[in-house]
Amino acid sequence: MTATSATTSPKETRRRRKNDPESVRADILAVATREFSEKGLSGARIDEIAEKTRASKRMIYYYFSDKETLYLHTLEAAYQKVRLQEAELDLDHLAPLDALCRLVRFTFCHHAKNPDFIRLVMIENIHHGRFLAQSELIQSLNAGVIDVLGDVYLRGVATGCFREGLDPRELHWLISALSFFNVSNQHTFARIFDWQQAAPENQQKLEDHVTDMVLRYVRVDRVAP
Amino acid sequence: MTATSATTSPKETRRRRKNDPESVRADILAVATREFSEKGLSGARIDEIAEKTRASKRMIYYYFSDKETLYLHTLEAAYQKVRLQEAELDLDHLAPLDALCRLVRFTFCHHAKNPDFIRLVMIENIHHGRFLAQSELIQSLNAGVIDVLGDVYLRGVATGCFREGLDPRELHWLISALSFFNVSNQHTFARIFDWQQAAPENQQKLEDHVTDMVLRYVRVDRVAP
DNA sequence: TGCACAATGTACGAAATGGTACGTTCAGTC
DNA sequence: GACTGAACGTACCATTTCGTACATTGTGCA
Repeated sequence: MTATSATTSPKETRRRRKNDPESVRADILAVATREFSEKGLSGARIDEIAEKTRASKRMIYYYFSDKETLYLHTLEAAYQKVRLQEAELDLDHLAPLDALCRLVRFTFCHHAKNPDFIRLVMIENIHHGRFLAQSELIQSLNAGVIDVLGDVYLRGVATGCFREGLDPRELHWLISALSFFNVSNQHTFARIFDWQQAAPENQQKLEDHVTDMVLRYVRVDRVAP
Repeated sequence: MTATSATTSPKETRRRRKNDPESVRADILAVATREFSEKGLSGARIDEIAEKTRASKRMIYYYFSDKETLYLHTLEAAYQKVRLQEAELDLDHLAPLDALCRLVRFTFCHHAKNPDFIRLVMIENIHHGRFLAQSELIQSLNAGVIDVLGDVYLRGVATGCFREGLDPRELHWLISALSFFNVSNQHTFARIFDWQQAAPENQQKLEDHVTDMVLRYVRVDRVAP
């Protein structure tokens, strides 16, 4: 991602340019991501983003028109990054049960490791998803997610280890809910119930429980004796 | 809650006062709840709250010192309201399985019917729960919630319908997660997956699935044939 | 009835904040 | 090397926004 640091790229070494628009843009976006995810759309300050950038406030408006557009780009970049990581997951060669298990654990861990993304989605929901609605990019990015899960599920039904009649979209909803909540509500939950939810051992426990829960929900009912 | 409407109370009818601090306070708090839950702490405007109140901005500062204190009171009032409704739930006379079922459905529906509360909790999490941490009131309010669930669970284990080894706190976490996510992420989820999640029939489906999921998680494993 | 204090209205101040005008420098092209 | 447009810096403006000073009215009580 930081390819414009003028070290190996022939194009870059030749040019030796002082102006580096790509990197300036990326830098602004990175700072904006931190600021927006930390303080929200209304809480984040353009001046503060400008300060933390190696560019100036002028540059923010030069590349991103206004605050809301910058926020939208931040949101899009975040979704893009997530879906890119998801794409690396290769479930086709795994048995359905293992595949589902892996998908759940991946989602759980991924969310836990990317609180910035989670917070941005929370913030976007506070805004009723009105920016997400403007972005065709995000809509298209997410199209495939359900298909992957749906494929695993259908294979599982075919092999007889998953019960029939479930909707992949609802299944994805369940997995998302548990993984998302783990990050989104960590602060209030931990404080109210005086529980070190973020501690590694508790995170491990939760990951196991979540995986267990999804599997128990999907697996075929075992016949009573 | 709206006891100061000067209709039946003898004290009120006698006095016929023009100054009505209690009701002004309550009015401010009600408006503030709407504004904060809609726009967040930084997004909400004191001037706008003042406009929508039948009192003036001066009164807001008179009763609530500053913006953050007003927000804190809003949060406390919201939690209080919720816990009050929860307290009405009487699970002791129900069989463990029925009790758990009812608890899950209640939580799910309650959250769905109180998006303002959910949004406030989301916002509070964006702020890392730092206001909730200041409030001894909220801490104390939530103490009993786990106990109720824990009681049902233990009864279920005793009767042999629930499996052993589960932590009531983690069980509560699961129920909360699913019920909370249903409201908190409705906008982004519905838009991304082009799903009318808020539609009554889908809400009913989700409620059933969530209940089903929790029960499947808690019930004893049925023996294989 | 008048006093003390709570409750309320009006107007204003100071700082923060989104956004812009205007000028300057850089880099590729003829 | 002059020209052009992209890339960038500085200073500034208009508005918003939290909060307050000050004056006024209502209310219970001696």
